[in-house]
Amino acid sequence: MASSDCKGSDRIKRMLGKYGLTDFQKRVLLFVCTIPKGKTMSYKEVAVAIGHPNSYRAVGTALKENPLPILIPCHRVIRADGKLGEYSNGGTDAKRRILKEEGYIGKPAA
DNA sequence: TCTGCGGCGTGAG
DNA sequence: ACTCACGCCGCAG
Repeated sequence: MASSDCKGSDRIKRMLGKYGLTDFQKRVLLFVCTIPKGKTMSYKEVAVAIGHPNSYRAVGTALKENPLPILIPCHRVIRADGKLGEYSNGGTDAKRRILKEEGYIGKPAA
């Protein structure tokens, strides 16, 4: 079951609606919430997945405004270059550390 | 190979 | 109502 990663994405939906977020935000956060452990996706990939292939920039902004950093693994979202990018919940070092813990080996820092 | 710029969506000034 | 900045990406020079 895919819900193993995010114990009840439906619950997330409810919370997002309560936070008064926009559809764009909800789609991004919800999609990121469904990313399996040990896997990473680029902002571009997420943008395309939600139907906004050119709004990768807005995707980053959406994750930045992430109201549920615990339920939503925004750290699994990295740049298209393979770099980690920024992380408002601890910094790039924390992001890389978490990914490493999940089994993802970040590319050699450039 | 590296640098600079435009563009998407949202929040704040 | 308008402008600017941001956890980015792709392209042109």
